Amino acid sequence: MAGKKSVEEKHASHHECPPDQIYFDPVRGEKICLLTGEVIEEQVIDTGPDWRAYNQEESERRSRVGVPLTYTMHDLGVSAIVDYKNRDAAGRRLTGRKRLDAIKIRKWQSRSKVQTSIDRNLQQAMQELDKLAKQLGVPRHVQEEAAKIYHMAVNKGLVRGRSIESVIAASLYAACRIHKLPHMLDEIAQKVRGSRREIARCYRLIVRDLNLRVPVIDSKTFVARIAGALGLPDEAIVQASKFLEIAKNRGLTAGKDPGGLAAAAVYLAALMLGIKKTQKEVAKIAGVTEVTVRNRYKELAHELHISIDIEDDSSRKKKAEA
DNA sequence: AAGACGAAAGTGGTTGA
DNA sequence: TCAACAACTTTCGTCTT
Repeated sequence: MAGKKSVEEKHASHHECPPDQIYFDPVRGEKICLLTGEVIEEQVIDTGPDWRAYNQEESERRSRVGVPLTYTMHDLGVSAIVDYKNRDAAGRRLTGRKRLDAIKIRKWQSRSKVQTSIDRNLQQAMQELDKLAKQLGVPRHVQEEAAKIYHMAVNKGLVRGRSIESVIAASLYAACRIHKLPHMLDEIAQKVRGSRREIARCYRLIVRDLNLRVPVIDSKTFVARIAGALGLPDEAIVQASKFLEIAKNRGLTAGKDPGGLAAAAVYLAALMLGIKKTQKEVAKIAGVTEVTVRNRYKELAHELHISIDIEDDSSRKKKAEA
């Protein structure tokens, strides 16, 4: 169990630090003495080796530790780098006390950097993940999965050079895929600053480099969602799923956008149940275009010989009219 | 007037040299 | 890194209801 990273023993009886020499790092939640660089008070749990113990207790603790959302700048507190010239902003030489201060700050700076760059990253990432997961209404266990994926990515150094947000978004997307949640990449991309392209790139990278086994998303996953949004009866869901099952067995679905397939199946199912939904309507919900729905629908109808039914229907009408 | 249909050109991503 | 390629989108004209 990841206990509180115990403040080193020597600090247990640390000297009293003048209040104006205490620096509070809002990201890490630590109070640091500027004179010595020592951590005076630490409120951050250890996110190190035991991080993967995803039990109730830990997740609660982690969420309690959450830093206010306003602190979204990951480099808050260290972005001002103290260089080694011992000169102030105006270029004057620093003297006496100030020079000492600069040395102390530098010391703390370098120390904190090596010790906490990963922690810091994770802290912010988890925040980001929390926000995103809430927006999408992703269940807890999937969020945990995403966290796990992100951690692996960090450990493999995949985050370097990429934005945390993009990698988090990609992790969450991967987690959704693994748990068969019908969240589409575009949907996630909308909630995030990074471009869809960037997130997709991160996603591929993560899947490849972490050897994640992400099952090919089953178009049936989208059926219930689309049908629900259209207010169709359960019957339509059952019917559409059947269509997709057959289509899959005949190898019609390979390489096709599952969203488009699902949309076409739902459209077709609705049609057969005598419910008229426009292609445009279905397409919009599925996140594809009318044309794609049309193409998939045509293929489905043709290959499943449903065309016969529909042709019969329409030809009957024609005959009746004639 | 609106939906369905299809052709043709354009777009973004994957793959393989 | 570049070109070929497949899937999808956009756009637009035509037909049907």
